[in-house]
Amino acid sequence: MPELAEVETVRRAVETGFRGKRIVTVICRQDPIVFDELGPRAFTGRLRGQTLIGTGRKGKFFWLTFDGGWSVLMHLGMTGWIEQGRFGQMDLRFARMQLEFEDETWLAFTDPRRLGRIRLRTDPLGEPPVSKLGFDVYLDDPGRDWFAAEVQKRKAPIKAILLDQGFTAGIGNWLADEILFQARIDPRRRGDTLTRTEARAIYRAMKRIVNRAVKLGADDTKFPNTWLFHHRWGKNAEARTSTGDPIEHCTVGGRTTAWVPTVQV
DNA sequence: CTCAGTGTTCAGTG
DNA sequence: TCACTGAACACTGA
Repeated sequence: MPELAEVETVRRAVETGFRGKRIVTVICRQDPIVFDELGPRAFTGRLRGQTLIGTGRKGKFFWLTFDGGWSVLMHLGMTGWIEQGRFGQMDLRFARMQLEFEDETWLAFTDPRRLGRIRLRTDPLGEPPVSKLGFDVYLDDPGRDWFAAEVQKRKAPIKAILLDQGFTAGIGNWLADEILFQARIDPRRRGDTLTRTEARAIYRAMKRIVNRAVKLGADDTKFPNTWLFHHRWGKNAEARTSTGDPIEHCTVGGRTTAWVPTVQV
């Protein structure tokens, strides 16, 4: 479930597990979609022998920076993930790229559905696509009043606004639903119908939920039982929250949306 | 066999 | 030009 908190957790795992290590082998699947027009060969040539000196993230993008000046920029799409292990123990079925390090450990980008992307950049934060992202609520604090004013300028449903990566980078489908549930706002409400108080409540819920999810290492089994998260999946008509309120499903902003009519107005 | 799905992009519309 | 919507992309697993 790679949204902001999951991606941050993956980035940290790579940072602690691989920083300072040198790549000995780069293995890339021939795949012009996951890679770009440069193709996998560009990666192999530029990364072999390089040492990982740092990592970064904004929204759902994260990157690994090497001492030769190149960064590998990744987006996990819907089903992408990072796996790590030691030589001799790997299931390669969905691996698109594997980096093998001199201490006989490896790191792999896996993605069954191929909606993930891997790119090479020299300045990942300053170049598209990352430069086009809006604020990241874990890294930036533009302020609740600025947030409220921006929301009130827009006519789209508030859920679609939260999913707009050019506005709130890193918010995905489950986070958007959780934020609106906890802020008690109907996901279909247009931005320009929200009061300043309501918009501020959304901002507060967004910060609280993202901070908590990151602190828990995005381990959803540790999310509080009061969160909608645990009860929202499967679109079944019997679904209820921890307080017994019925959960409805509809489509907002082109995405399946779970919400609670007795709580959200 | 059919279809939903935690992602982004882009063509089309008003 | 801007804001917004919905289809396309691609594939697995229920």
